[in-house]
Amino acid sequence: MHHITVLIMARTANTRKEDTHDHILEVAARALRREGYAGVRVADVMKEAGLTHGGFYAHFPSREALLVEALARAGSESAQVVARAVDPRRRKTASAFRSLIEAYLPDRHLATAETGCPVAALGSDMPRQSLALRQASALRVERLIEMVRETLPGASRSTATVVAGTMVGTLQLARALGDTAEGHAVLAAARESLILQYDTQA
Amino acid sequence: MHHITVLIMARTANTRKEDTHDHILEVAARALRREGYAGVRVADVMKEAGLTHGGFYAHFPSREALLVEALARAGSESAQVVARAVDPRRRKTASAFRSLIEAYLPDRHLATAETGCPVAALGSDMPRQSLALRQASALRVERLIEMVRETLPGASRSTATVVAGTMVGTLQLARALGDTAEGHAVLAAARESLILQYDTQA
DNA sequence: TGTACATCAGTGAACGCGCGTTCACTGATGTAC
DNA sequence: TGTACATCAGTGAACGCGCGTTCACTGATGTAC
Repeated sequence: MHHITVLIMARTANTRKEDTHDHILEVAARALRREGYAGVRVADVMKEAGLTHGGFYAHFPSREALLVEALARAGSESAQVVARAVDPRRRKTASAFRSLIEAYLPDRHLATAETGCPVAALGSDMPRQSLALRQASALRVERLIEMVRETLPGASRSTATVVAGTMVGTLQLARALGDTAEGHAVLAAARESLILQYDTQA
Repeated sequence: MHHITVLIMARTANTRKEDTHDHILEVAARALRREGYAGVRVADVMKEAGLTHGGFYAHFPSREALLVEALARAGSESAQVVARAVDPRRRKTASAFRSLIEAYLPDRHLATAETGCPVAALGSDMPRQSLALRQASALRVERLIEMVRETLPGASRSTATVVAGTMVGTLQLARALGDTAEGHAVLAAARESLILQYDTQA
């Protein structure tokens, strides 16, 4: 009993700093997708987290380390959102694949990448980053491909790869065209084409 | 006769500076695809062009103006390379679409984006740039879609858009996985899948 | 054709600003007795 | 329970470096006569 109490105390004692760390990471994971690798500034992230920049180095050894953690966080956040949409209890009659496509390519993600997939938000810049970031990036790409494959029963890895590429590429083209009729048309075309071609239930 | 000579003289007189301008642009168009928007440094570009950085502002009003021109240059260069591959005199028995895909997604472009398509090299960063750069970016996307459409007789704009998105996205995924078996597998899968699905001659 | 001058393209030092990083300090929270 | 001390999380000023931009200048090319 006494033992258990001590453990709980220890966890509670750590929590304050861990909460702050987590909050900084959360802010950075959004900033990373919104502003890109080059757009993430230590002082800005800390300010957005309600702190002053000096305290940053009590939480992360360097800006680079923040980026690595933020990318992982962004990836798992996005994966979680999509996983929820794909969950059978949530999607009801819609197929898993259709739910995936609609969760990944919603019109809402045209104007902002902040809460979407980091591979789509950062893809073209991934090869230019440090080794640690490239490794973390490759992991995000792998996970995206796996996630697509899980919604395509019997599909080869090749197929899942091409579908993932289409999702990432069309989202980028749409965003490059802006929040206009043209951009929305690209998104709609991508959703329709993917579902028509790959959704076994369609 | 005298008149003609004067005109030629005038053209020749301009040529030296114009040549330098053009050379800087050429270097910048490659640097832009290799290093990304944020990676293009005025001093580096000038050095690579064999000049000192101070002279830059005799050729361009600002770094931003260079980027706008360099993006246009990169786009037309890449379009020209692809157009050549698609030319009936060159491709012989291969279909236009197959030639396009093979020119756009060669294994050689996995390790370097320097001479490839700027949309693939910069796509995810396009929405984060200045208005002038976003406009220039949107133009590159439009041109890419048009170019794809020209090789797909009877295809809708929607179809061309999705194919362009797949080309851009798969190239980025491959590059993010690096110059490895995995990266090459992604490229090969994309080529095969696109040709199988869209090449009427296949 | 040759000489004096004007223009032009490029040089390189210097400036200013933004940003990552460091560090001495402060106020708040937790601990010992 | 209350008091004295230690630790911990965060503050904010300062440093140094990289990079875009400016500017007085130089050497080369072209022009006038």
